[in-house]
Amino acid sequence: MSVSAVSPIEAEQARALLKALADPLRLQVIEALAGGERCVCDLATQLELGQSKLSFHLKVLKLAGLLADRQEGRWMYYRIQPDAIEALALWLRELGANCRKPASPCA
Amino acid sequence: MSVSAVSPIEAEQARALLKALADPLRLQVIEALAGGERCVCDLATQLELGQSKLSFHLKVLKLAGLLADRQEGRWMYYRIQPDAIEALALWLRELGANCRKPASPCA
DNA sequence: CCTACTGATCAAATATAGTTGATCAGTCCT
DNA sequence: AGGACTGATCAACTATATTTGATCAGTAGG
Repeated sequence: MSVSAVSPIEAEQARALLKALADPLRLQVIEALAGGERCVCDLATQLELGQSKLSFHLKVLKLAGLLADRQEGRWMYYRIQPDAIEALALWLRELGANCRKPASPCA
Repeated sequence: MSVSAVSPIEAEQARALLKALADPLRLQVIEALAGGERCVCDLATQLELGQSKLSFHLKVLKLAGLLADRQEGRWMYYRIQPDAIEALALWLRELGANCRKPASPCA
């Protein structure tokens, strides 16, 4: 079985993902979801967050493409989109790959 | 030869790196430095940035541990610290690794 | 149909981050 | 020493993001 191919992303897309992840609450949400899908009320309880606050941050993460959701009756379940995170990790690796070239002296 | 071992980081450290990278100007700086070390005046010219603005963002990146600097006469050279980026990429990969577990129904 | 419940949305208030122009410290050259 | 140059720092201003509390829409059950 081959390694799953994640499509490469642009700097702008990478920045959007970075920005979405760079908030403490959102990172907590992501960490909570790293163990698997969860419903909103479950997240709210675990993270001790107000409802509208959580909803706001879930929206930001979803818009960035980091989360997917699914409705079941009255409940909303959120899960990580692993491809987005994979793609970002890949993009970062490439950044670090070629940076060891010394500067040409400035003047 | 073995793959170089980068020491693992905590969520809080990851968040600091994400936050530092999540700004458009700073990401431009990082991209410019991804090709190798550069002096500040060089960066300012290429990115068409005011001096104090660039200096501010370089400081943020340096404080986060993403850049190292070196003085040579009047000039200041900055370079990426590839380990920081590696460590972040690694941390992200782990986030995405275990997230496919379905939710236990909420109620 | 009415009520309880989950979660999204909105506007106002607050908090945080970035920009700007000025000033300062260090280096180099004459 | 004096002047020109690079880049850091500071305070005031501006812009952006987050929080809060209220309201709204959809679903389920009596």
